[in-house]
Amino acid sequence: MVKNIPFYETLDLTLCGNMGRVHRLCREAVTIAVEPLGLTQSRWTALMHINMLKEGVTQLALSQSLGIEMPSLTRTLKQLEEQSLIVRRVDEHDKRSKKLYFTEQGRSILHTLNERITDIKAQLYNGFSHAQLDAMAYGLVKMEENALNCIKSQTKAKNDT
Amino acid sequence: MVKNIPFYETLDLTLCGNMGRVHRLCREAVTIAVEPLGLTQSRWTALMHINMLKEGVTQLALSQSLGIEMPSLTRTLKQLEEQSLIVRRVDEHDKRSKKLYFTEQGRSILHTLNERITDIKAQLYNGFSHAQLDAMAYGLVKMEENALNCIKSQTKAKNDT
DNA sequence: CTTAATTAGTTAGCAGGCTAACTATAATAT
DNA sequence: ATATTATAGTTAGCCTGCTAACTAATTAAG
Repeated sequence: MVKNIPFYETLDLTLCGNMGRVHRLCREAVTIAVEPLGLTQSRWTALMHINMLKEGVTQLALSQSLGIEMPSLTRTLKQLEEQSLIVRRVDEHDKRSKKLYFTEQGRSILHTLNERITDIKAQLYNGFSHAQLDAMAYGLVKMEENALNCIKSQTKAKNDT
Repeated sequence: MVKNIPFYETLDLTLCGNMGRVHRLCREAVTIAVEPLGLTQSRWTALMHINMLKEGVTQLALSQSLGIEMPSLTRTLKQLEEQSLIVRRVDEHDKRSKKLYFTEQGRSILHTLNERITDIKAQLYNGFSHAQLDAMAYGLVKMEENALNCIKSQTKAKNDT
Protein backbone atom coordinates (compact mmCIF):
# COMPACT_ATOMS: atom_id res chain seq x y z
CA MET A 1 0.00 0.00 0.00
CA VAL A 2 2.81 2.36 -0.81
CA LYS A 3 1.62 5.68 -2.14
CA ASN A 4 3.59 8.52 -3.58
CA ILE A 5 5.77 9.09 -0.56
CA PRO A 6 7.41 12.49 -0.64
CA PHE A 7 11.15 12.21 -0.60
CA TYR A 8 11.64 14.43 2.38
CA GLU A 9 9.58 12.08 4.50
CA THR A 10 11.82 9.14 3.86
CA LEU A 11 15.28 9.32 2.41
CA ASP A 12 16.03 12.83 3.53
CA LEU A 13 15.42 12.62 7.22
CA THR A 14 17.44 9.50 7.68
CA LEU A 15 19.78 10.57 4.93
CA CYS A 16 21.16 7.30 3.68
CA GLY A 17 19.73 5.14 6.41
CA ASN A 18 17.05 3.69 4.17
CA MET A 19 19.59 2.66 1.61
CA GLY A 20 21.50 0.78 4.26
CA ARG A 21 18.41 -0.99 5.51
CA VAL A 22 17.19 -2.00 2.06
CA HIS A 23 20.67 -3.24 1.28
CA ARG A 24 20.73 -5.38 4.42
CA LEU A 25 17.30 -6.80 3.66
CA CYS A 26 18.09 -7.68 0.03
CA ARG A 27 21.31 -9.26 1.20
CA GLU A 28 19.46 -11.26 3.82
CA ALA A 29 16.91 -12.50 1.28
CA VAL A 30 19.65 -13.96 -0.90
CA THR A 31 21.64 -15.26 2.02
CA ILE A 32 18.70 -17.31 3.31
CA ALA A 33 18.37 -18.87 -0.13
CA VAL A 34 22.03 -19.86 -0.44
CA GLU A 35 22.72 -20.73 3.18
CA PRO A 36 22.26 -24.45 2.49
CA LEU A 37 25.31 -24.16 0.24
CA GLY A 38 27.33 -22.95 3.23
CA LEU A 39 27.72 -19.45 1.85
CA THR A 40 27.38 -16.04 3.46
CA GLN A 41 26.79 -12.79 1.58
CA SER A 42 30.42 -11.79 1.16
CA ARG A 43 31.29 -15.29 0.01
CA TRP A 44 28.58 -15.79 -2.60
CA THR A 45 29.13 -12.29 -3.93
CA ALA A 46 32.82 -12.99 -4.37
CA LEU A 47 32.13 -16.30 -6.13
CA MET A 48 29.69 -14.64 -8.54
CA HIS A 49 32.18 -11.92 -9.41
CA ILE A 50 35.06 -14.33 -9.94
CA ASN A 51 32.84 -16.24 -12.34
CA MET A 52 31.80 -13.02 -14.07
CA LEU A 53 35.37 -11.75 -14.44
CA LYS A 54 36.62 -15.24 -15.41
CA GLU A 55 39.03 -17.41 -13.49
CA GLY A 56 42.57 -16.10 -13.21
CA VAL A 57 41.43 -12.66 -12.11
CA THR A 58 43.67 -10.98 -9.54
CA GLN A 59 42.55 -10.08 -6.05
CA LEU A 60 42.96 -6.39 -6.80
CA ALA A 61 40.71 -6.54 -9.86
CA LEU A 62 38.15 -8.51 -7.89
CA SER A 63 38.15 -6.01 -5.03
CA GLN A 64 37.50 -3.20 -7.50
CA SER A 65 34.69 -5.10 -9.14
CA LEU A 66 33.12 -5.76 -5.75
CA GLY A 67 33.65 -2.16 -4.64
CA ILE A 68 35.33 -3.17 -1.40
CA GLU A 69 38.84 -2.70 -0.01
CA MET A 70 41.54 -5.34 -0.18
CA PRO A 71 41.55 -6.29 3.50
CA SER A 72 37.80 -6.98 3.39
CA LEU A 73 38.34 -9.25 0.42
CA THR A 74 41.36 -11.01 1.89
CA ARG A 75 39.27 -12.34 4.75
CA THR A 76 36.50 -13.59 2.48
CA LEU A 77 38.92 -15.32 0.10
CA LYS A 78 40.64 -16.97 3.04
CA GLN A 79 37.32 -18.46 4.09
CA LEU A 80 36.51 -19.60 0.56
CA GLU A 81 39.92 -21.24 0.32
CA GLU A 82 39.38 -22.97 3.66
CA GLN A 83 36.06 -24.25 2.29
CA SER A 84 38.01 -25.61 -0.70
CA LEU A 85 35.88 -23.63 -3.15
CA ILE A 86 38.73 -21.58 -4.64
CA VAL A 87 42.54 -21.52 -4.77
CA ARG A 88 44.93 -18.56 -4.85
CA ARG A 89 48.01 -18.91 -7.03
CA VAL A 90 50.93 -16.47 -7.24
CA ASP A 91 51.23 -14.87 -10.68
CA GLU A 92 54.54 -16.00 -12.22
CA HIS A 93 54.93 -12.70 -14.09
CA ASP A 94 54.36 -10.54 -11.02
CA LYS A 95 55.02 -12.39 -7.81
CA ARG A 96 53.22 -9.74 -5.77
CA SER A 97 49.85 -10.56 -7.19
CA LYS A 98 47.70 -13.65 -6.81
CA LYS A 99 45.24 -15.11 -9.28
CA LEU A 100 42.01 -16.78 -8.34
CA TYR A 101 40.65 -20.12 -9.59
CA PHE A 102 37.72 -22.33 -8.68
CA THR A 103 38.28 -25.83 -7.36
CA GLU A 104 36.22 -28.68 -8.78
CA GLN A 105 33.92 -28.34 -5.82
CA GLY A 106 33.67 -24.58 -6.24
CA ARG A 107 32.77 -24.86 -9.90
CA SER A 108 30.19 -27.50 -9.13
CA ILE A 109 28.06 -25.28 -6.90
CA LEU A 110 28.10 -22.31 -9.29
CA HIS A 111 25.09 -23.51 -11.21
CA THR A 112 22.85 -23.96 -8.17
CA LEU A 113 24.10 -20.67 -6.77
CA ASN A 114 23.28 -18.83 -9.96
CA GLU A 115 19.85 -20.37 -10.14
CA ARG A 116 18.89 -19.40 -6.61
CA ILE A 117 20.18 -15.86 -6.96
CA THR A 118 18.28 -15.36 -10.20
CA ASP A 119 15.14 -16.52 -8.44
CA ILE A 120 15.53 -14.12 -5.51
CA LYS A 121 16.48 -11.27 -7.84
CA ALA A 122 13.19 -11.71 -9.69
CA GLN A 123 11.33 -11.42 -6.41
CA LEU A 124 13.23 -8.32 -5.32
CA TYR A 125 12.62 -6.56 -8.64
CA ASN A 126 8.99 -7.68 -8.80
CA GLY A 127 6.72 -4.85 -9.92
CA PHE A 128 9.58 -2.65 -11.13
CA SER A 129 9.63 -1.46 -14.71
CA HIS A 130 12.89 -1.39 -16.63
CA ALA A 131 12.71 2.38 -16.61
CA GLN A 132 12.34 2.45 -12.85
CA LEU A 133 15.28 0.15 -12.32
CA ASP A 134 17.42 2.18 -14.69
CA ALA A 135 16.44 5.36 -12.87
CA MET A 136 17.49 3.87 -9.57
CA ALA A 137 20.77 2.57 -10.89
CA TYR A 138 21.49 5.95 -12.45
CA GLY A 139 20.59 7.73 -9.21
CA LEU A 140 22.89 5.48 -7.23
CA VAL A 141 25.81 6.11 -9.57
CA LYS A 142 25.19 9.85 -9.42
CA MET A 143 24.96 9.89 -5.65
CA GLU A 144 28.12 7.84 -5.43
CA GLU A 145 29.89 10.48 -7.50
CA ASN A 146 28.56 13.24 -5.27
CA ALA A 147 29.67 11.38 -2.16
CA LEU A 148 33.16 10.82 -3.55
CA ASN A 149 33.49 14.49 -4.46
CA CYS A 150 32.24 15.51 -1.05
CA ILE A 151 34.72 13.25 0.71
CA LYS A 152 37.54 14.43 -1.52
CA SER A 153 36.88 18.12 -0.96
CA GLN A 154 36.67 17.63 2.79
CA THR A 155 39.88 15.64 2.92
CA LYS A 156 41.60 18.30 0.85
CA ALA A 157 40.32 21.10 3.08
CA LYS A 158 41.72 19.29 6.09
CA ASN A 159 45.16 18.83 4.54
CA ASP A 160 45.33 22.50 3.55
CA THR A 161 45.00 23.54 7.18
CA MET B 1 30.62 11.61 -17.27
CA VAL B 2 27.83 9.29 -16.32
CA LYS B 3 25.69 8.35 -19.28
CA ASN B 4 22.52 6.39 -19.38
CA ILE B 5 23.89 3.28 -17.76
CA PRO B 6 21.71 0.26 -18.43
CA PHE B 7 20.45 -1.23 -15.24
CA TYR B 8 21.72 -4.69 -15.96
CA GLU B 9 25.27 -3.38 -16.13
CA THR B 10 25.20 -2.01 -12.63
CA LEU B 11 22.62 -2.84 -10.02
CA ASP B 12 21.70 -6.20 -11.40
CA LEU B 13 25.01 -7.95 -11.54
CA THR B 14 26.03 -6.98 -8.06
CA LEU B 15 22.44 -7.18 -6.93
CA CYS B 16 22.37 -4.86 -3.95
CA GLY B 17 26.10 -4.31 -3.73
CA ASN B 18 25.89 -0.83 -5.20
CA MET B 19 23.34 0.22 -2.66
CA GLY B 20 25.64 -0.90 0.11
CA ARG B 21 28.59 0.98 -1.33
CA VAL B 22 26.68 4.22 -1.91
CA HIS B 23 25.32 3.95 1.60
CA ARG B 24 28.82 3.55 3.04
CA LEU B 25 30.11 6.50 1.03
CA CYS B 26 27.27 8.85 2.01
CA ARG B 27 27.75 7.80 5.60
CA GLU B 28 31.46 8.46 5.37
CA ALA B 29 30.89 11.92 3.90
CA VAL B 30 28.80 12.96 6.89
CA THR B 31 31.03 11.24 9.39
CA ILE B 32 34.08 13.20 8.23
CA ALA B 33 32.13 16.41 8.71
CA VAL B 34 30.97 15.62 12.24
CA GLU B 35 34.06 13.79 13.46
CA PRO B 36 35.38 16.94 15.20
CA LEU B 37 32.30 16.67 17.43
CA GLY B 38 33.45 13.23 18.53
CA LEU B 39 30.61 11.45 16.76
CA THR B 40 30.51 8.34 14.61
CA GLN B 41 27.73 7.45 12.19
CA SER B 42 25.60 5.41 14.57
CA ARG B 43 25.94 8.10 17.23
CA TRP B 44 25.03 11.14 15.14
CA THR B 45 22.16 9.28 13.52
CA ALA B 46 20.76 8.38 16.93
CA LEU B 47 21.07 11.98 18.19
CA MET B 48 19.27 13.33 15.12
CA HIS B 49 16.42 10.86 15.53
CA ILE B 50 16.00 11.54 19.25
CA ASN B 51 15.75 15.21 18.41
CA MET B 52 13.27 14.50 15.64
CA LEU B 53 11.07 12.26 17.81
CA LYS B 54 11.41 14.63 20.78
CA GLU B 55 13.08 13.91 24.10
CA GLY B 56 11.41 11.30 26.25
CA VAL B 57 11.16 8.82 23.39
CA THR B 58 11.67 5.18 24.38
CA GLN B 59 14.52 3.05 23.10
CA LEU B 60 12.09 0.78 21.29
CA ALA B 61 10.48 3.66 19.39
CA LEU B 62 13.93 5.00 18.52
CA SER B 63 15.12 1.64 17.23
CA GLN B 64 12.06 1.45 14.96
CA SER B 65 12.62 4.95 13.68
CA LEU B 66 16.26 4.12 12.94
CA GLY B 67 15.33 0.80 11.34
CA ILE B 68 17.80 -1.16 13.47
CA GLU B 69 17.44 -3.85 16.12
CA MET B 70 17.51 -3.16 19.82
CA PRO B 71 20.93 -4.66 20.55
CA SER B 72 22.53 -2.43 17.89
CA LEU B 73 20.94 0.59 19.50
CA THR B 74 21.81 -0.40 23.06
CA ARG B 75 25.51 -0.21 22.28
CA THR B 76 25.26 3.17 20.61
CA LEU B 77 23.21 4.65 23.46
CA LYS B 78 25.70 3.33 25.98
CA GLN B 79 28.46 5.21 24.17
CA LEU B 80 26.40 8.40 23.98
CA GLU B 81 25.70 8.13 27.69
CA GLU B 82 29.40 7.62 28.41
CA GLN B 83 30.08 10.77 26.37
CA SER B 84 27.55 12.57 28.60
CA LEU B 85 25.44 13.58 25.60
CA ILE B 86 22.27 11.78 26.68
CA VAL B 87 20.74 10.12 29.75
CA ARG B 88 18.46 7.08 29.98
CA ARG B 89 15.71 7.20 32.61
CA VAL B 90 13.38 4.36 33.56
CA ASP B 91 9.75 5.15 32.74
CA GLU B 92 7.81 5.35 36.01
CA HIS B 93 4.65 4.01 34.35
CA ASP B 94 6.35 1.01 32.79
CA LYS B 95 9.56 0.12 34.54
CA ARG B 96 10.68 -2.09 31.67
CA SER B 97 11.14 0.79 29.29
CA LYS B 98 13.64 3.64 29.34
CA LYS B 99 13.17 7.15 28.06
CA LEU B 100 15.89 9.20 26.42
CA TYR B 101 16.87 12.80 27.17
CA PHE B 102 19.68 15.10 26.09
CA THR B 103 22.13 16.47 28.61
CA GLU B 104 23.02 20.17 28.50
CA GLN B 105 26.13 19.22 26.57
CA GLY B 106 24.17 17.01 24.20
CA ARG B 107 21.66 19.72 23.45
CA SER B 108 24.43 22.24 22.87
CA ILE B 109 26.00 20.35 19.96
CA LEU B 110 22.70 19.70 18.18
CA HIS B 111 22.77 22.99 16.35
CA THR B 112 26.26 22.52 14.91
CA LEU B 113 25.48 18.92 14.10
CA ASN B 114 22.33 19.87 12.23
CA GLU B 115 24.14 22.59 10.30
CA ARG B 116 26.91 20.29 9.12
CA ILE B 117 24.55 17.51 8.13
CA THR B 118 22.39 19.92 6.13
CA ASP B 119 25.49 21.08 4.32
CA ILE B 120 26.62 17.58 3.39
CA LYS B 121 23.10 16.59 2.41
CA ALA B 122 23.00 19.43 -0.09
CA GLN B 123 26.22 18.15 -1.63
CA LEU B 124 24.99 14.57 -1.83
CA TYR B 125 21.74 15.57 -3.51
CA ASN B 126 23.44 18.04 -5.81
CA GLY B 127 22.09 17.77 -9.36
CA PHE B 128 19.07 15.70 -8.38
CA SER B 129 15.60 16.94 -9.20
CA HIS B 130 12.82 16.54 -6.71
CA ALA B 131 11.20 14.03 -9.01
CA GLN B 132 14.38 11.97 -9.17
CA LEU B 133 14.76 11.92 -5.41
CA ASP B 134 11.14 10.93 -4.97
CA ALA B 135 11.53 8.16 -7.51
CA MET B 136 14.51 6.79 -5.64
CA ALA B 137 12.79 6.98 -2.27
CA TYR B 138 9.75 5.25 -3.72
CA GLY B 139 11.91 2.57 -5.31
CA LEU B 140 13.68 1.92 -2.04
CA VAL B 141 10.40 1.53 -0.15
CA LYS B 142 9.08 -0.81 -2.81
CA MET B 143 12.22 -2.92 -2.83
CA GLU B 144 12.17 -3.08 0.94
CA GLU B 145 8.64 -4.48 0.74
CA ASN B 146 9.71 -7.04 -1.83
CA ALA B 147 12.66 -8.08 0.31
CA LEU B 148 10.50 -8.46 3.40
CA ASN B 149 7.99 -10.59 1.50
CA CYS B 150 10.77 -12.68 0.05
CA ILE B 151 12.32 -13.27 3.47
CA LYS B 152 8.94 -14.08 4.98
CA SER B 153 7.99 -16.61 2.31
CA GLN B 154 11.34 -18.35 2.60
CA THR B 155 11.16 -18.52 6.37
CA LYS B 156 7.64 -19.91 6.14
CA ALA B 157 8.67 -22.53 3.56
CA LYS B 158 11.45 -23.66 5.89
CA ASN B 159 9.11 -24.00 8.88
CA ASP B 160 6.61 -25.99 6.85
CA THR B 161 9.25 -28.63 6.16
C1' DC C 1 -4.30 -15.16 43.16
C1' DT C 2 -1.05 -17.67 40.86
C1' DT C 3 1.01 -19.13 36.68
C1' DA C 4 2.13 -18.54 31.88
C1' DA C 5 3.14 -15.62 28.04
C1' DT C 6 4.73 -11.26 26.32
C1' DT C 7 7.58 -7.22 26.24
C1' DA C 8 11.76 -3.72 26.96
C1' DG C 9 16.17 -3.88 27.45
C1' DT C 10 20.84 -6.12 27.96
C1' DT C 11 24.90 -9.15 27.03
C1' DA C 12 27.78 -12.08 24.19
C1' DG C 13 29.52 -13.05 20.08
C1' DC C 14 29.33 -13.30 14.68
C1' DA C 15 29.58 -10.90 9.85
C1' DG C 16 31.59 -7.86 6.86
C1' DG C 17 32.63 -3.20 5.89
C1' DC C 18 36.89 -0.02 7.10
C1' DT C 19 41.93 2.18 8.12
C1' DA C 20 46.76 1.81 9.55
C1' DA C 21 50.85 -0.50 9.55
C1' DC C 22 53.44 -4.25 7.78
C1' DT C 23 56.09 -7.56 4.05
C1' DA C 24 57.65 -8.69 -0.33
C1' DT C 25 58.09 -7.68 -5.06
C1' DA C 26 58.47 -4.45 -9.05
C1' DA C 27 59.38 -0.11 -11.16
C1' DT C 28 61.78 4.25 -11.25
C1' DA C 29 65.53 7.59 -10.42
C1' DT C 30 70.08 8.79 -9.58
C1' DA D 1 74.09 -0.74 -9.80
C1' DT D 2 71.92 1.06 -6.05
C1' DA D 3 68.43 3.55 -3.62
C1' DT D 4 63.98 5.26 -3.58
C1' DT D 5 59.17 4.82 -4.47
C1' DA D 6 55.03 2.34 -5.64
C1' DT D 7 52.10 -1.76 -5.64
C1' DA D 8 49.71 -6.45 -4.16
C1' DG D 9 48.59 -8.63 -0.44
C1' DT D 10 48.27 -9.51 4.68
C1' DT D 11 47.40 -8.70 9.65
C1' DA D 12 45.38 -6.40 13.54
C1' DG D 13 41.81 -4.13 15.27
C1' DC D 14 37.64 -0.64 14.99
C1' DC D 15 32.56 0.20 13.76
C1' DT D 16 27.96 -1.18 13.44
C1' DG D 17 24.73 -4.21 11.66
C1' DC D 18 22.77 -8.94 13.30
C1' DT D 19 20.78 -13.27 16.18
C1' DA D 20 20.41 -16.00 20.41
C1' DA D 21 19.90 -16.23 25.07
C1' DC D 22 19.18 -13.82 29.22
C1' DT D 23 16.66 -10.57 33.16
C1' DA D 24 13.04 -8.00 34.93
C1' DA D 25 8.50 -6.10 34.49
C1' DT D 26 3.89 -6.40 32.72
C1' DT D 27 -0.19 -8.60 30.95
C1' DA D 28 -3.24 -12.51 30.18
C1' DA D 29 -5.16 -17.07 31.53
C1' DG D 30 -6.83 -20.45 34.52
